[in-house]
Amino acid sequence: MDNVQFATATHILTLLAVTEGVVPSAYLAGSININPAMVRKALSTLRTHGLVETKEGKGGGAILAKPADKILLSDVYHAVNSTPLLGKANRPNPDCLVGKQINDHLIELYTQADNALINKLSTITLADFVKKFK
Amino acid sequence: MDNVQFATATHILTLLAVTEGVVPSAYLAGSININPAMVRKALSTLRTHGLVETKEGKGGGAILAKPADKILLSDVYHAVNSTPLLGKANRPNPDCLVGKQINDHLIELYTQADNALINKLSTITLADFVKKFK
DNA sequence: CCATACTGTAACTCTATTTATTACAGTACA
DNA sequence: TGTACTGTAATAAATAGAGTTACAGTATGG
Repeated sequence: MDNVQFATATHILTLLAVTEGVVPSAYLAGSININPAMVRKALSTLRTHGLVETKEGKGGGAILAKPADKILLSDVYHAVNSTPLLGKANRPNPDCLVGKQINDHLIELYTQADNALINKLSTITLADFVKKFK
Repeated sequence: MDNVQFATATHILTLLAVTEGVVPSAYLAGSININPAMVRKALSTLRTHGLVETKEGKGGGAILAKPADKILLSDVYHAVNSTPLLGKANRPNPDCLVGKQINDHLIELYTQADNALINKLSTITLADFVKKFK
């Protein structure tokens, strides 16, 4: 992953946490300074992971699916990210003793490293994050 | 970051750890299955971080700058990576209360998450990693 | 002192990924 | 029924990363 989706998702959730009622994508897009269609793509991901609910039609928009203190930042991470951050590998030479084994060992390592990061994110709730805004 | 540099660097260091003497970039490139010029770019980075030494001219190549049990995987990470993995952000609207503050809060969060990952990597030496190869 | 075998690095191209944009059908409300 | 939304597909633009080529510079050995 080398994308802005975690930032976008966190921004959306923060706005939803501090705003009453249902919020349209155009409003969220204005704060994040991106296109409303991008916001709706992000909301689609967050919805499938149970973090927001959306409502179609006039007066529609998004709202948190549960209280901000029940949403962990690791939930946000999992919503936008399915592979370890340190996840890229080469296609090494299978005729080399090291080359033929290294990807298995790297995957194991990447998983350990990713879990350390996820564990840290799981100690912070959206509510904790939102508290920083004054 | 979304690149293969950590994998390349770790592969190079593993090969150097299991090989006697100075190893030319063409040999390393053969195991990793990449271009020798890419290997030399990677070696250049590792050299400036004190992890390898290189020798020019005929019979030249690379060698570990210190024993494998003195090289931490976090050293490798630092060599190839200067910004947090979760590091990307938008350019939010400065006229919005959330938008104008969020990047500062995200940077703080990214740093914490990155440190958790680095701490994990700092518990593993190159020697530990190399032991997995049979 | 010259042929050889390397490194170091710049310039460039190619490719993959991510982001942005546009468009429009579908839906809900008043 | 008009209006204000969502959902999503298609596509374009931008960016970053990887790969390639080229060649000057350097060390070694005969």
